[in-house]
Amino acid sequence: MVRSPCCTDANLKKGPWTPEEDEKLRDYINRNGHENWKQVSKLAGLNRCGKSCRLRWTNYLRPDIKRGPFSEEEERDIIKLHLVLGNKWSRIAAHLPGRTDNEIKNFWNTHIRRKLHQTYKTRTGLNHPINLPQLLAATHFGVNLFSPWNNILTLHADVSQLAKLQLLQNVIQMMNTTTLPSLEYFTTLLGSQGLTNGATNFVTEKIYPNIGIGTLNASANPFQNNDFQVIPDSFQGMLDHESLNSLTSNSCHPNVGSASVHPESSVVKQVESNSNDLLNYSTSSPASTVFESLDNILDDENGGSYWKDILYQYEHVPPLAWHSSIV
DNA sequence: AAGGAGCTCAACCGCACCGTA
DNA sequence: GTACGGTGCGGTTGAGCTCCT
Repeated sequence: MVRSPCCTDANLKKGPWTPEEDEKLRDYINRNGHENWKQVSKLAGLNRCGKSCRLRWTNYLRPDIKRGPFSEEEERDIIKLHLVLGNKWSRIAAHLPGRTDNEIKNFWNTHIRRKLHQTYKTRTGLNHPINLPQLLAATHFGVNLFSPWNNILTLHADVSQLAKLQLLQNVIQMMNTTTLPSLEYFTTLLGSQGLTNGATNFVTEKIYPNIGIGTLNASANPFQNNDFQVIPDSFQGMLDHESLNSLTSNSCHPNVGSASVHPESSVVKQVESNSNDLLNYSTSSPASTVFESLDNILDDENGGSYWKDILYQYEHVPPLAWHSSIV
């Protein structure tokens, strides 16, 4: 279905809001609320589209917005939440009272991302682009989840912790997304990681048929964001032995090959259930609760065995060696 | 002091989802 | 079942600001 754009009227004003417009909008909403943004715009006497009014209110005029720089505690919370939720800014914002999704997104892109890259560069001397999980491994996960900027010299100390979080995040992302990556995208990406001969066949015959059953029934695309180009790792637990062997035999990726769990197995169901639990926590709880639940999941007897199977290879591959084989 | 480069962040765009007629 | 409007969300843009040479 093709949707018409919401604001087609060329006469509607765009661009920065004036103090007078702010006052009109604030007054109207304080008196009447905002059930219908189109009506708000009209009845408040604003020559703006409803969408613009909603954005101005939620990101700027709302009385409970906390302005000013982010505290160190907020920064740590954002980093931790981003590891679990990915670029789900509105859900991250739900854990930070007074902060908007837009504000957090900007803060991440301007401050945190650059800080991570700078730290990585200082440690490794490398200056080329790197994907985020590797960046985190090289900068703060080698240390302590709750002190990201301290003691960065202990680089390899907690790689398994990173791997756990990364894998969990991939599962969550798969379950949250509904857009299937294009075949071309998939093939190119696999090719870039060493899958040259037979990459297309592998994708069409093995991966696509596996999307749509078991854990991946929502369709999977954790890979649109270039930060998360770890396809084999993300899928290995979801593939049967035959598919996994096919991937292993065609790939130079060192982390592929030791773990194999059928998508319909009880272990995968357990992981699915655990991930749903985490999602539920994520939508309504403070950051501390989210991370407490994450710890519980990773320590869980049943789900834990799944992670242990898959984590074995992470724990035996130093992050920088892994990095150099992909980039 | 000037001006170019880099950075910030408010605002926009386009897509997806959901409820309703 | 389908079309459509409203809303929410993530990604992107660009004006204005700051810093650097």
